Formats: sequence, C-alpha cells, structure tokens
Amino acid sequence: MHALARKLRNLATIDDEELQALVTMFRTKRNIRRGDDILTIGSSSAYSTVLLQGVACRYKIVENGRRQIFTFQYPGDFCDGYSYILPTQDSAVSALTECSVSIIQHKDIERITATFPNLGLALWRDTMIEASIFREWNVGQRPARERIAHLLCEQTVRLEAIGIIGGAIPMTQVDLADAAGLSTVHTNRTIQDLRQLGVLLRNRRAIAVAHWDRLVEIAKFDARYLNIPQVLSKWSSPAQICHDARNLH
Amino acid sequence: MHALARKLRNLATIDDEELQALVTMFRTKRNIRRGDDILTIGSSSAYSTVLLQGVACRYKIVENGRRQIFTFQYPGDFCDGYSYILPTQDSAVSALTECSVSIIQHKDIERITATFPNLGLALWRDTMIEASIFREWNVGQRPARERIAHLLCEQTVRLEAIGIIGGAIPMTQVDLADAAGLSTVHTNRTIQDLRQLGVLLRNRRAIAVAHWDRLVEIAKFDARYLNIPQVLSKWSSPAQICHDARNLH
DNA sequence: CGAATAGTTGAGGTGGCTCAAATTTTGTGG
DNA sequence: CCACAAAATTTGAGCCACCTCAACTATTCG
Repeated sequence: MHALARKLRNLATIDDEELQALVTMFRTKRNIRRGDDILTIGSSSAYSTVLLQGVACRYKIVENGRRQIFTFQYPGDFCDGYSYILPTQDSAVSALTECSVSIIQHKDIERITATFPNLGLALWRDTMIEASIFREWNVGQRPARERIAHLLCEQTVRLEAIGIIGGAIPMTQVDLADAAGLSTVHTNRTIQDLRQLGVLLRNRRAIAVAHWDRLVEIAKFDARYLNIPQVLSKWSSPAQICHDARNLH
Repeated sequence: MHALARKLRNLATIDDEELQALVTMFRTKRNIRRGDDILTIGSSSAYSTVLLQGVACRYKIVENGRRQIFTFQYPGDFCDGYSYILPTQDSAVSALTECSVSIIQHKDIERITATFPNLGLALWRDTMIEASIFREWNVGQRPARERIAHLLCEQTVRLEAIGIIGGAIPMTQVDLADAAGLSTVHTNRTIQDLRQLGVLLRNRRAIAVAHWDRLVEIAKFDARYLNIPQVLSKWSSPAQICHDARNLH
C-alpha cells in the first residue's frame, strides 16, 4: 500500500499519522493478469482503485478500431482517474503486466480529506500532474523518432521515481505504438532506428535504454512537466543532470 | 464576475452565500487586447487569473517555432490552470479576442475552500474537466476533416454553455490550425471542404456553423467529455438531441 | 490609402500508413 | 523437455494525407 503513500508524500507536507490513516482504508487486494481489464468503460462505482504493483494503461477504443492509450500507470496511481471527483468513466484501464490493485470507498476519501486537508491537497495535485502528462502528449506532431524517444524518457523517469532503475521498459511495441498514435510497423522501424543509433539495447527483445543522454537529446525531453520532486531537483539544467541520474548503473 | 459563479454552480451544490463570498474576493479587473498575452511562461505568482470576457487560449511555442494550442478558454475559466495547486506554469495564455480578467489571491482561495468545502470540490472538478478536454484532443490521428469538425463542435457547445448561441466561432484559421496541429494551408482547405459540404457558412470570412447535425456526424462528436450538465441532459442519444439543441436559430 | 493581417491557390515532396507475409519468441499442455 | 499455438516482431512495397514553399488576393484598421 505504501506505493500511494510514497507518492503523496512528495506532493504535500503530510505526516505519518495522516498517511497511516489513509493506508488503513484500503482493505481488499486483487490480482489482475496481463492483458485483462482493471476497469471497464462506463463502470461507475462507489470506490476508487489504486494500482499497487505492475504497469497498466488507460485507453479507449476509437471508431476505427484502434486502441488509443492516454497514459501509463504505475504503482501508487489511481486507475480510475479519481472517479471520486468525476464519476463519469470515459476510458478503460488494462494491465500491461501482472498487476495488483486495492480499493478505497469514496466515502472514506471524503471523510479523510475532510479530516486532513493536506491529503486532499495532495490528491488534487496528483490529478493535475496527470493532466500535465496528457498535455505533454498532445504536443503537436512530433516526428516519430522524437515521439517514441519522448515516451521512453517519460517511462524511464517515472519508473525511477518508484525505485525501478535501469531495467527494461515493461511494455510491447504494440503498446508503445498505441500510446504514440503510430502504426506498429512504423513504431518497429523507429525502434530499430534507435537501436542503430545505439540509444536502445540491441539483441534484446525487450526495450531497454542503452544511452540515456542521447535519448534525452533526441526526445528534447524536459522532465519538469512530471513534477517529481526528486527529479526536478536534478533537472534545472537539462543536459548533464540526466547524465548524473543514470550514472548509477 | 458571475462568469465563474455560473460555472461552479453547475459543478457542485453550492448556495448563493458561498458564491457571493467567492465573488467578493475578486477585486481588480484588467483588460487585454486581442493578441496580447494574459500570462507568460514561468510566471509564478501568488494569485490566480480568471477570464471574465472574451476568448483566450493556452499555448506553448515548441522547438520548431510552431505554436501549439492546448485548450481554449471562455469566461469563467481559470487562465493559469489553477496555479494555486500546481505553481509551475509550463504554458502561456493569450487573448484571441478582447478580454477582461480578474484575479484572486491564492491565500483567499485557501481560506474560502477551507470554509466552504463544496467550493473546493467544484474547483477540483473543474480541473478534471479541463484534463478531460486534453485527453479528448489526444485522440490519435483523427483525419483533418474530422479533427477540425470536432474542434468546432467543442467550441460551439462551450459557447452555448455560457449563453452564446448561434454566432460565429471567434477565432481565426491560424488559431484553429495551431489547436488542431495542422498546417494553416491544410486547415484552410479543410474549412473550404466543410463549406462545400454545406456544414459551414459560405461567403463569410468568419467561421460559422450552417448545419449542426452534419457537423456532429462528421466529427463523431459526443459532448459527454465536457461534463456540462445542461448539455449532458440532452446528449444521451447523440443524433437528434444535438438537432434539438440548435433548432433555436 | 497604405500596411498589416487573414485567407486562398498551386506544385511538388515525404513521413507514416496499409496490406500482406515471414520470422522469432513466448506460453501451454502433455 | 518437446511440440504446437499464440503473441510479438520484422520486412517489403505501394500509396496518400498532409507538409512546405511561395506567391497572390481579400480584408481590416490606423
């Protein structure tokens, strides 16, 4: 459960008592297999779902049958986009890897944010950061290489923020294509291209970063929109700090 | 000032006393000429700006020099995307028509939402609806005609929500292009195309809807993501209700 | 009435698409 | 541990929606 607690701690001044109170409101825990839906469209309910482990994505099937992925979700993220505030669900969430989730009743959120305003503030902030990600993805017509590179930068930084450093990015090329709004064929060619450039590992089936600095450069990536404090502190002068960030492994 | 009040009243149960209290916190009023910036990037401040009259847009200049518009703003909208919650401003706001704005101190927001939790809830909801618009714009690779049509549907509905019905949509083709992520040339051709189809008025320099039903059909527009109560009630069965909505003029 | 600003037109180029098939990897049951 | 099915990745070929560049025309406004 502390996946959520860890995140919120970064978003406002919250003491352990408050976090503890929040954590105890999550009771049930459910496991979802890769490929299965965590939430479906139109499901309106009295509780919210939070991701504990694994990677999920929020998506929608558009008219032509394509799947559009809006955002990726990591441990600590609210799957349902705060259905507590806006009950209408216009997108579904599915598990990209094995996942486990837990739920909290809306009335519990209401009660606890009334008691601890700081918690409410942190949750509100969290929704705004999500919006910030949507906005960044919008940025019009990045060419394919830059677009894929940007997506990979974002996932790398978000994974690091939850302590997963230097591993492969746990999603398929199809997932990436659906998030980037590119065809799988072109996505594949772009990835091969990045491998050629030495930016992604070769030989590997998985997608793994080989040369972080160059990836950032290609993506013209600036992590500030993610508002992750640990990252922000290193991001004031883009170039060399990303470098520092990866010198660990 | 009641531009904001009108909007919030739709988002939560708020009584007049609460709205009144909020309204009185806005003191100064400022007029901005078409084309001028209301907010610039990086401006961090102790107050939030609300649009009272006119139309504005939130945008960013991307690397290649293009202007990417993220969203349009109408009376009652917070220009700064609730800098109260997330102070970092990564985009600017400029006036597309003559505008007037007013400001409220962050500490006043803090005080009043503490006193009236319903107001806080309404504001939070408002941010989520904005996010919902970002998400909708993301929807991958709509072809140009559908994309422009969708944008026009959204603006029409949002204008109606603030009582402006049946007029021209107050923005240039360049604005539209920058919002749609299309070149101005192609935007122009697409608009001519829509005029050919009888969907937009001909002969006019302005962009004005001639045939609402068909526009909705082309756009595959479903207004639910806007979460405007007066509209939602008419939108359960898409086809004929939009029709009703426009039978006024 | 001249200078911006906004809109329109033509021509040629290309990034990313679709379709279709092959190959490789992963997962599953025996 | 193998064999087969399913999923993921790769390759080739042709095409078109949208782009860029570059001019010209209409409108607005001081």
